Amino acid sequence: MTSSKPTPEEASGRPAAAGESLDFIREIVKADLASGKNGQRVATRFPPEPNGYLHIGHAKSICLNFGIAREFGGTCNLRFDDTNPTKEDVEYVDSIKEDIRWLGFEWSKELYASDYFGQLYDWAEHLIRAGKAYVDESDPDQIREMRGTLTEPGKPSPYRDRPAEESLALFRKMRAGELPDGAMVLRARVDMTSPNLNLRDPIMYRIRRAHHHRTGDAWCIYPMYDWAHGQSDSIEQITHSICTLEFENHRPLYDWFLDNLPAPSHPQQIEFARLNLTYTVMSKRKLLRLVQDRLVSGWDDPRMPTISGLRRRGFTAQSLRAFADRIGVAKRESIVDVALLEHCVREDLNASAPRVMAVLRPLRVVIENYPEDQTEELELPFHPDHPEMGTRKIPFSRELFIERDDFKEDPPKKFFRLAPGREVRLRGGYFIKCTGVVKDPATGEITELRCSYDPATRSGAAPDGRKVKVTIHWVSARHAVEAEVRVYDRLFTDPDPSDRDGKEFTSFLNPASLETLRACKLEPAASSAAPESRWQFERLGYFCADRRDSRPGALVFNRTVSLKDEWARISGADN
RNA sequence: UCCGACGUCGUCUAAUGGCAGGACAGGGGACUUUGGAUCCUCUAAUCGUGGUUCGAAUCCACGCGUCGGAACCA
Repeated sequence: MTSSKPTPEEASGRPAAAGESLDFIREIVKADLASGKNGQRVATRFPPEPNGYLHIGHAKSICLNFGIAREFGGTCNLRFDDTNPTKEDVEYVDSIKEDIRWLGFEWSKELYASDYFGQLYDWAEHLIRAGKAYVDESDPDQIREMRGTLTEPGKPSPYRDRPAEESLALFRKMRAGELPDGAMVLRARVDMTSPNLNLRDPIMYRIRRAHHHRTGDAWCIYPMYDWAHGQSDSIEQITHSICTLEFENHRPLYDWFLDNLPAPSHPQQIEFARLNLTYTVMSKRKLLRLVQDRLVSGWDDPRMPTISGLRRRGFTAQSLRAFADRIGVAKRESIVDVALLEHCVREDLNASAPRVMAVLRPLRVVIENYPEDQTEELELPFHPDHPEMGTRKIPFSRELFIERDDFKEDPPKKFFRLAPGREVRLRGGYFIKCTGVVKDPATGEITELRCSYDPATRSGAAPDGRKVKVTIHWVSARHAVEAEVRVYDRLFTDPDPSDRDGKEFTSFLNPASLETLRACKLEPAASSAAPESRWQFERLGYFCADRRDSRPGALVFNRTVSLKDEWARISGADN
C-alpha cells in the first residue's frame, strides 16, 4: 500500500481504542520495527495462486497483509504464485485483481513468481555446484518409496552423490528441452533422514511442457512452490512472509534455501490459522467442484463464500473488512460463526442503506371505505436516522398489497399482525382494520382482504390516542413496480459440511438455499435502483440489485441478509 | 506410530507472572410509526494432574485431545 492514508485506525476500519491489543503478527512487526531489524522497513505480500477465485478466507489474509503495510507505513506486493501452468489461468489473475481492489486495497507492485524464473534457474545451478542439489532420474514411484514414511527415515537415491558436473550437465539438458516430461527432476540435497518430510531432498524442478499464461513456451521446467516462494520473497525484500498454518512444516526448508543461497534478504515466515466459517466450505477444491458440477451458478453465485459471490449478494467491502478485524488473527484453528459475518453486514447496511417498502408475497387488500379513484401521496424519509438522505413520496390508494405473512385468519399467541377484526398501522399511512376475508371457493386459499381505514389516522397517529401493536409494510397496487427477488439462505444445512461418515460434503447442500420470487411489488421509489445498489426493504432485510441481471424496468434483487425478526424467533421459523 | 503446532464462555478473541475482559450468539427489560435500530441488563470459559512462585490461563514436567505433514500441488 503506497497511497497515503489518514490514520491506521481509519484505514483498517478498526475503532481507535487506546491501548488496544495487537494480534501476534502485528506484535512481531511492531517489535521488529522497534529493534530496527529490517532497517525500519515493513514489506509484506499477498501471494495467491491464480487457479481459482478468491474467497473470504483470502479476504482475511488480504486484510492482514495489506492492513499491516498500511498501518505500519510499509509496502504490500501482489505476487501471483504461478509456478504450475497446468492449473493456472489469466481469468483467475483478472478476478483476483478486481476482488482486491474492490475490497479497498491497492498493491505496491504487481509481480509474478514467473518473473523470477531466470534468477531461480541461476540459483539452482549455484546449489548444484555447491553440491547441494542434484538431478535425480528416479521415477515418481521410486522417489516416493525412497522418501520413507512418517515413522521411517528415507533412503538416499542412487543419484544423490553423483558429481556436480554431471548434475549440471543434466540440468542444462532439462532446461534445454532435450528430455521428455517427467524424465528427471532436480532435487535439493538436504537430509533424507529428517523427521520433517519436507527436508527429505525436496524436488525443486520438474519437466513439464505446458504453456504458461505469462512465459508462454519459454520454459519446459517449472519450479516447485518451496523452491520459488522464499526466493521470491527474498528478491522482493519482503520482511514478513505471512502464510497459513499448513506451511509451518515448510519453514525449515524456506530457511534452508535462503541460508544456502547468495539471496538478497532473509524474510521471516509467520504462520496463522486460516478462516473457517460455519455453513459453508472454503477449500478451492470444493468450491471448484460446486462450480463445475453446476451446483451453483458460478464463482460469483451469491451463495458462494467467494469475494465476488459475497459482493454480488450485497455484502459491502467495509463489512468484510470489519469482519476481518473482529475475527482476529491467531494460530488456533477455529470455525467462525457465520452469524458474525451477518452481523457485520447488518451493522454497515443499517447505517447506510436507504429504506423502501417491498412486498415479496403479495396479498391484495381492498379498503372499502376509501374512494375508488382517489390517490394521495404520503412521505417518508429514506432513513429514519439520517434526514440528510431525503424523503420519498409513496402513493396510497384503495387497493394495496401487503405481505401474506402479515395476516393470519387464526392468529396464534404473540402474533400481533393483521387478523379478522384486528387493527394495525400501515407504515407511513393509516390504521386499517380487517373486516373480511375473501377465499378461492375451490382451494380455500385467501385471495383478498377487505379492510376499512380510519381517515383520522393519516401518517400513522390516532387523535384519540389509541395504539396498535404493529406497523406493517404495504404497496399501492396500482402504483407498484414489479421485481424479481432472489431470497438466499445458507448453502449448506450443516454447520460443518465436511466429507464424513461416508457422505460427501455435497450431501449437506441446502435445497432451499435459493427461492426466486417473481411477482414482488415495490414502491415507486425503488424503480430507479441501480445495479449493485443496496436497500433495506422495511421489516424484511437488506437487498442488493443484482449487478449482472438487474435492469431498469426488469429489476432483480438479491437478499443479502434478513433483518433480525422477533416473530420468527418466537414462532421458531427459519426466516 | 514419528515430527510439528495448537487447547480460555456455545463461537471468535484478549491477558505478556498480579481483578479472566471484549465481540457475536442466547436470556430478560426499556423504547419504538420497521417485532428493525438503539439503550440497559443477565447467563457463560482457562483440557487434566503434578510442580515452581507470595501469586500461574501464562513458566516447568507428564498426560489427554485436536489439527497439519509421506503430489513431479500450493
